[in-house]
Amino acid sequence: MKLITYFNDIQNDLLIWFSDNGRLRIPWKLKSDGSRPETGEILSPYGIWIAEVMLQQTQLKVVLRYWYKWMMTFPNLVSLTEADEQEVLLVWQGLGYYSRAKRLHKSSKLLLNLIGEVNSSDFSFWPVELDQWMALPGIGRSTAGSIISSAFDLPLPILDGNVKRILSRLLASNKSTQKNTKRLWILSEQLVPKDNPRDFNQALMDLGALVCTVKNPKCSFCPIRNYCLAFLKYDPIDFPKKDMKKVIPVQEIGIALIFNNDEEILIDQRLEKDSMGGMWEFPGGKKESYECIEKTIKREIMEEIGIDIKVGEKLISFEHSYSHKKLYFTVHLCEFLSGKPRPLASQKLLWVDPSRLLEFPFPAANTKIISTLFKYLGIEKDNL
DNA sequence: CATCCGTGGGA
DNA sequence: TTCCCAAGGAT
Repeated sequence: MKLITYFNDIQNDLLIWFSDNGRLRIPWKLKSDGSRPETGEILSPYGIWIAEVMLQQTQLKVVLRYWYKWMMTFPNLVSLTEADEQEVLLVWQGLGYYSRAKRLHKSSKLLLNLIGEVNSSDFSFWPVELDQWMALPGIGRSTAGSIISSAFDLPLPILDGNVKRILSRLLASNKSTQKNTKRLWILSEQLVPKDNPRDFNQALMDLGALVCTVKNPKCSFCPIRNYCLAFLKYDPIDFPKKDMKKVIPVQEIGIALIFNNDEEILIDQRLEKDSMGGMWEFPGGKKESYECIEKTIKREIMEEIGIDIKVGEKLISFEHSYSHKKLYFTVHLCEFLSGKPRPLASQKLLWVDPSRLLEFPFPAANTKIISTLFKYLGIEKDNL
């Protein structure tokens, strides 16, 4: 079967399916009055840019609430360039992959330089070239294509997880080689129509999210199943090839909530070069097999902060999984005894009143601790 | 080319 | 409960 002769049919069938079944109410794909844009009409590149970066490896449902919060805090490009990185991280807190937020912030200044402050509120002054967007940190070809096709309705291909899965199944191709990826890019490029690329790309992604799913694909509802080699001759489940799952290490972590005589608590800011760099945390570290967790906490605080503490009662223990490791946290309330705190393994240390903790960006494992601490101290906060 | 980077939804 | 993994990009 020659797929090449069916491009028009695939485009038409997918667009018809989209108008009946697609996700049509995505806020950044609507005009400011909430209505759907006409073909070729320009939408806010700012809102779309933010959304597309948030959507990297992150589900639409999760992104929605973060996007609203972001747009309330940084409603336009200029407001983002004027923000402090800590404010940006605070809005991003809980969304994960924090380098995305830092790169957005850096990119905002590059974009403003390119567009100019006076012109930045006029969408027609924003870049429309693939290379201009890909030059920004954190923007690859797929995100760039998504931004340009969404904002300007220009025919650029995308190749995110959804499209990769759909096209792999169309071709019944399950090789995860560079050459094969190149092939999928070419197919995506051949498929995207000149006249309605915004809806077409969205239709592809919606098909991937709603019908052509990783598990239990609903092929009987698929508008293009008759062009799909995997459906016709094989089992769609087998495409694309899945990565082998790897064993992830498990570690025990001891955490100290250190209070001084003013009832302030000690927090540290992670090194910029480390993961989650710039985020704040409660100090602590990995347990050695020969020691109990109280000894771990006392030792780590001496090593990383240079002070002696008294390890008191346990506040909470819980587990927290990252994609590459699984951690068991044990958190103890501690008292500052002696020494001068120094940031030996962090970029900054700070004594803060517990009621001010929410002013700092913390990764998710630490917000669990804050939430428990607030209950323990009787502090009411509903925005955790 | 393989690995790293976070989190929460959902099966 | 446990596990997979999502609108990827940088190194």
